[in-house]
Amino acid sequence: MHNRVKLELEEAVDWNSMYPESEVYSGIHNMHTGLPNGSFLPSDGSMTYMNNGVPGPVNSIQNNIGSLGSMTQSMGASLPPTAPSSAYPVNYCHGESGFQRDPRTYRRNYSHAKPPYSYISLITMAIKQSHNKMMTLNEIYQWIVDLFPYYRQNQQRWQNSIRHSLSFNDCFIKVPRSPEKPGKGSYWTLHPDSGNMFENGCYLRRQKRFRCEKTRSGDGERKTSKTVDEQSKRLREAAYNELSPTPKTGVKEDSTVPGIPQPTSASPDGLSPVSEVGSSSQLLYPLSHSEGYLGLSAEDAQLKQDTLSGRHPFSITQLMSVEQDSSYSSKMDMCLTNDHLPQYPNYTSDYNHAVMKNGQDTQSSLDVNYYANMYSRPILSSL
DNA sequence: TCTTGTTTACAGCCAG
DNA sequence: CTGGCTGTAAACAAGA
Repeated sequence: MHNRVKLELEEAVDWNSMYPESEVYSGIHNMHTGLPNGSFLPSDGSMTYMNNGVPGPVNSIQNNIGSLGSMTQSMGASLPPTAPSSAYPVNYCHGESGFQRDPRTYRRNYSHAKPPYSYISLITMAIKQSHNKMMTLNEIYQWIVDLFPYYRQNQQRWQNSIRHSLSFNDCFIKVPRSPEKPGKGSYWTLHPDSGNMFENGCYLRRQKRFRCEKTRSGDGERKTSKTVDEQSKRLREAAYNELSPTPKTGVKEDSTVPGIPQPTSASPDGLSPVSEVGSSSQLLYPLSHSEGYLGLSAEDAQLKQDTLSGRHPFSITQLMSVEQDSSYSSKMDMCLTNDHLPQYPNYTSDYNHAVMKNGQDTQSSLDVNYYANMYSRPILSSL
């Protein structure tokens, strides 16, 4: 997967026919949905990703997160009316979902197109959105499956790739389970210094591969357990120590590990200022393609301005910064426990399900306090 | 037995 | 053209 949209559709797509000029992204927000006009969201709630190069789930992330508050303002959009909670979760994409499509607006369902994200991107997104900024392999699987129907098929194939990516890439760190939380598989988190992998806003392909120096040997590529450098070793030990009240033998309890930035924030809650998050533009599509995305005319200067400034609604900066809002989880909790749960029949996706499910799973499977802030600060601040 | 994790190999694509 | 990144397949080991 590279700086292009890799579409794996069953049939060729005439993109031109899919996007009337009137729907070409203008950078002007749709005031009803809070999404850009160009998001081409069908009004029937069918899956939308690929229509604009941005996965529907991410649109829904946008919606979902935006509905939580802080996104709203930046989007300059009103929120859809609250729908009854029975609308959740909505299987946004499957033909068998029972959705009654409006023939006037129905164009095509891209639910099973391959998302334009590399596995590394998916893993990164999954981990970043997780409550504790780390996930087990299975949770990553589940997050992906919940979000992208495409991955409900050929699971052996892509899951192997996921495992390969986790092991192969330095940006992912395996964190052993604590003795108090036995189970299968370790947790995976992001290397504290890996935050700029998707700098310049491309979640399709990293600008530069994150590499942990000294980790490489031989062909200079492989991350091998035999050649794990001291830093990585310490990283893991430190992570373990943060996870476990009983430090690993031989590891100093208060070890200040090189490579693991220590909290420096003077914030009352100990969290780093979120503002750092927005320091770089993180888009979900490549601006490097001057001709636009998917053949669309994306030369709109305003769009670029917005995206580069982090104001673009699809900007990862936006998406992540809101998630990282310290109030986010509490808002999510609120959403889970009252009728204010944002339900948008037209836009609800499995993301809602995924996030909440994940949140619930995470909260149930992890001691939130126990794992609190594990790596989150350095990761977030480096985004 | 199944899942998880590591490693090797190779092919395709893209940027420089 | 070359090197880097990514996706895929496969073999293998270890652990639950």
